[in-house]
Amino acid sequence: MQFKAIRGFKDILPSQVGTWNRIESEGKRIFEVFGYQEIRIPMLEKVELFARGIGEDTDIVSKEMYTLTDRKGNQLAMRPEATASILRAYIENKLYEGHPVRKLFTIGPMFRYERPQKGRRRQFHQINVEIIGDPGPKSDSELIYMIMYFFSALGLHDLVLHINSLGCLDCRAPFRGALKDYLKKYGADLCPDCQIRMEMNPLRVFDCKVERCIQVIKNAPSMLGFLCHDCAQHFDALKAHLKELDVGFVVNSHLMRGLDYYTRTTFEVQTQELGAQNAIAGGGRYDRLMKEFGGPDTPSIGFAIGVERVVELLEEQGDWSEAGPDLFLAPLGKEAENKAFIWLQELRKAGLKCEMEYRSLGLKAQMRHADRLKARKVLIVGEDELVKGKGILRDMVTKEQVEVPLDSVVSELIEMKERNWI
RNA sequence: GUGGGUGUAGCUCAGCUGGUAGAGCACUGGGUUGUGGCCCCAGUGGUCGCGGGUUCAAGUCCCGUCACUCACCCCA
Repeated sequence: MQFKAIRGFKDILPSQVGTWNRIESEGKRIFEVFGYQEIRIPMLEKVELFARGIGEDTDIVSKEMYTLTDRKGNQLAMRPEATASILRAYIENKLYEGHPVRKLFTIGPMFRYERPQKGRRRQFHQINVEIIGDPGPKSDSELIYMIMYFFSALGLHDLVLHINSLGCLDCRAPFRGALKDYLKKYGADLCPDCQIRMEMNPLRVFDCKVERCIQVIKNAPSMLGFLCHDCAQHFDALKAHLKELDVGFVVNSHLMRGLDYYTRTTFEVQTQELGAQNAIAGGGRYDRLMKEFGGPDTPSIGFAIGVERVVELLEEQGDWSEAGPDLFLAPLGKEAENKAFIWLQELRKAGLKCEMEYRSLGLKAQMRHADRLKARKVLIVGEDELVKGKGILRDMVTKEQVEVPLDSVVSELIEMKERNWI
């Protein structure tokens, strides 16, 4: 019986962890500079929280949540996203007290029961960033500016920022009606999925991939034409700010969001290099959600970055190798092996990154290992050296070899490290 | 949930119309009695995803099943 990870759950292997750490630490650094504080939220919440937040009718809630019943009979769910929990924590802990505006971020795994494919796992990781308490549009611009800066700091290129406005309740309802009327005229031309969408959630027809539907939707009414005065002003100001900040973007009136809670500004950062899952980050404004959750009426905006997708992009767009050990110990013979083993641990304790092969190998094999590990120096200690009381320290790049007295070898090497000779 | 592709060594893959399981990389040893990368030689390593069927004979053909993968759906 061989155990395997369950479908859609992946190990993050040592060769990838460097990339993960770089993304996380760079993110934390930048977010803190911009005034965001980290918050850590639970992996499990009551099902009801997500049902209310994301929307009962969304696929995420209706068929993609990992749910369970605890011993008291509570219906719980592994979080499929982070925003609902962050708002819950914000309200529960009264984070609004004394802070009219809160800027928060969190990093962690999310869970959705979907069929896995490129860029899509059942357990995946998001970096979530939220500005709670400011109506924008400066906050909208700041958030977008920061995310684009973050991606460029990571060295990503060829990204396209799409922005759109979904309006508020006042302007979306008339738009919905107009869109529905328009779609009805072409009802028979639409794909079967869209015929259903037309009734349930007509906005979804916008991101259908069937050619017939794309043609129909080309001349459909645009949300942007239905924005009320305030929403239009908000969107115009956002575009103006982005231009002033020199952030490139395309207005994409077809950009919709899957979660029900979005209002006004929405955006997505897309790439062409990841197949069908082309969004590496997406987000938008959710001005009504806080009130929906029973908190103070607080406008907010946030986004989520798909970490796996960023990792994949970084791996495709360039690789770099990690630094090797400072020192490789190459003993020959039992006595030298035992001494080297002690030195190895003492040197490590002193902060030298060093390695040794515990199998008794020939010098040639040990040198090969040192080379593969990209060790800077190798300490060779065989029977001759034990007799002389002096080991050989070889520089793997210059091939220079010097003698090191063995009775004080550890302190000698530490000193060399301090003088940056190793 | 639906559809396509793929499962052979640690990794990447070859294996034609059925006939004794292969290569490169990696690993170990040797060529150099104790000095890495390049080269040469040798060696270790496989229930050919799993189960059944056809056949004298199945990695190869048939059926089933599982897994991976890509796409739809959905979404970061």
